[in-house]
Amino acid sequence: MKKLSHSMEDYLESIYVISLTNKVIRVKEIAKFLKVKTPSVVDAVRKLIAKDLVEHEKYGYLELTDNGYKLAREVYEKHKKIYKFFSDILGVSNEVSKEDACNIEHYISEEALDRMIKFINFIDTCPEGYPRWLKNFNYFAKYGKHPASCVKDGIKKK
Amino acid sequence: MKKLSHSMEDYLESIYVISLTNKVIRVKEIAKFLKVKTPSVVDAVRKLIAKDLVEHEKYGYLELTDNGYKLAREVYEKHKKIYKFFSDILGVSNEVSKEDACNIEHYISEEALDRMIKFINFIDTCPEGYPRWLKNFNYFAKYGKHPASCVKDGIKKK
DNA sequence: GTCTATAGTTAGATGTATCTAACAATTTTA
DNA sequence: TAAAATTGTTAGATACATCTAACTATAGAC
Repeated sequence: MKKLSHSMEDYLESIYVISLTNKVIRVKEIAKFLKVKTPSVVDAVRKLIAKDLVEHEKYGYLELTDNGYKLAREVYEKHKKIYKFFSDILGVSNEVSKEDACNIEHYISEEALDRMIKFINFIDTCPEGYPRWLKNFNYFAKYGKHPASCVKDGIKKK
Repeated sequence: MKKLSHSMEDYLESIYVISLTNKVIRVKEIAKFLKVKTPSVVDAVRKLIAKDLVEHEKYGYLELTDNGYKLAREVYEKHKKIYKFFSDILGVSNEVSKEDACNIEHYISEEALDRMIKFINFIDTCPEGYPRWLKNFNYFAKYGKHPASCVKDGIKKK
């Protein structure tokens, strides 16, 4: 199947995300979520239906097809990983991490995403717990210099 | 002044980048650089001229105005930082880092970019040189597990 | 100096994403 | 159950970015 446009990815993803908290999904909800007007949603939904990713009873509720669900989840997983990387590793605020993830999810390569995921896993499975170097980075980001302990510990090998 | 579209940012940036290696800049060069046809470039240049970012002698060479130069450099600096982060920190291949930087430069927030820059500086000014943990990450990314030394060194404090 | 190749331009079409305004269906409510 | 409120739909407009095809200007070769 032909690849979805970034905009269509957004619509599809939003349906999935809304379904996590709402029993039913309406055009209005999508419009609100994406901050667009309802005719834009209607257009988009028509295209998603044509690709067999969404079902829609006229004037009624929307549902993802199996394909749609699968694709939407993929996009959303990407979103969550980027969010986590920005927020937990880089220390970007939650609000901005979310915005950036929303945008970047459509553009980032598989390779870079894979490295971000590995980075997250690297941290999460670190034998020493929350790694000291990451604490040091936060210190560095805040004060513009390495903490005193960093030098000592880092060089200690010799 | 109204913000440039992503596309216009690309055109502007490409003029700057081309100027780094070419004495003069022609429509044809921009088209080649951005992989578009010349009429697209002509359209774009017209818009950049309207914003006083570019000058163009009919059928002749292009030049950035002072404003255009300043803006183009900003975009390109962003590009370089993202490239460096992806390449040097995440270990993404040069080719893909470049592509991703090209796309992401238009979307990333100031905040996230700032944290990436700080991260790069954190590494570059690390008192122990290339940090051990980053070596460890590369090991982890390659073999899917932390190196044996990581545990020992990490926990050593107790 | 004319011819020819190259480069730049214009005009017009296509595709995508959005909007407003008008209209239609459905649901709520009195 | 009829009126009112809400929601969804359609039609038509705008903006942006791109393209092809046809045309024009400039520069270099002869």
